[in-house]
Amino acid sequence: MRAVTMSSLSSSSLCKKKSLSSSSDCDNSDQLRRGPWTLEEDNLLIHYIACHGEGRWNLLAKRAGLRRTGKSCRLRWLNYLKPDVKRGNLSPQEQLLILDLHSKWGNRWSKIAQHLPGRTDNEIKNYWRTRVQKQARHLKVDANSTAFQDIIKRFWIPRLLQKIEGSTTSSSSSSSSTILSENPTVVAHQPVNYAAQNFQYPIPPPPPQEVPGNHQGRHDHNSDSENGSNPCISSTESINISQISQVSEYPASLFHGMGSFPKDSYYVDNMEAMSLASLSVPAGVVQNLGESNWGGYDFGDMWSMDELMAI
DNA sequence: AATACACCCAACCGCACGCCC
DNA sequence: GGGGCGTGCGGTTGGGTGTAT
Repeated sequence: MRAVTMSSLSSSSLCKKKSLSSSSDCDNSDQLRRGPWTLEEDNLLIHYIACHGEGRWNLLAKRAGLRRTGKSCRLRWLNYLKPDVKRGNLSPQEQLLILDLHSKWGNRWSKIAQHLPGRTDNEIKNYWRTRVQKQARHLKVDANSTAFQDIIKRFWIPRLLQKIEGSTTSSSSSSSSTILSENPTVVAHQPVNYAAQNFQYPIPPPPPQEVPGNHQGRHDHNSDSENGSNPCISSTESINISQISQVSEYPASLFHGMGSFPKDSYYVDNMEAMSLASLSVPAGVVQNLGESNWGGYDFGDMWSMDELMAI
């Protein structure tokens, strides 16, 4: 748990953050504490909330004996300590939902987070900034531009769909029945004709090499194993499917991460439709993306998105 | 092995809004 | 109306850590 790591920090390090602009913060023990939370503080907060509940954060901070602002307590609780906070990498389903909802609502992180149970607005915001915006920087486009939106829709989302499909086909036979029976929110769905829904994200060619389950270069100290979840399927298990189908244009069954997948019905194999001339992408990016075929684009770069996205 | 660089994300900030007195 | 308080949101920062040189 990261809190343990943080709590191992020396108290002096707690004073190093820029936010500790007032040097007296550390000189006067009566002043409010800032910086990383210690294990003791976490325990105080958890115990107090367990006994008295949330709310009235300033009062809570005082009564719990925490020398923290109410704001800080609230943030710590909501983003880290709350029992239903989900940790670990975002699943492809969750990433897909984020991309989709962000295209609808923009930087309304809390609103987006409402549709990803267990995920906080902070986490989603961080995901967007570190993964999505990074990819935009690589392509030298503005992450909020229509050009990048196009790239997301035509490259990134299909890649996610492919990942989801991969996980569903590999897990459907063995685990779907288990998951379905275990999760009341995952109900039986009628097969959906995705083509009829004008679902036309093309699936790009497969990456040159794939190392299943090891796309992340760095060690994830919030690994899924830590909370006992399967990185492929469980992160969205608790998502209310009907809710998702209301907010997302994607078929609800995608968010099961399992179940039978009408592979060819949603996949429109239409490379002509991918004519880059139809993209509202700047010339420089178009050059990157290639003019005549998928290979024209540096898919080495694009597939490195797997690492960026940790899918 | 040492150093530099890049990345991630917890925690901060300022601001806005709603409610109550 | 307006001041105070609590809460929520989006943007930003910087320490810790992984990776490259």
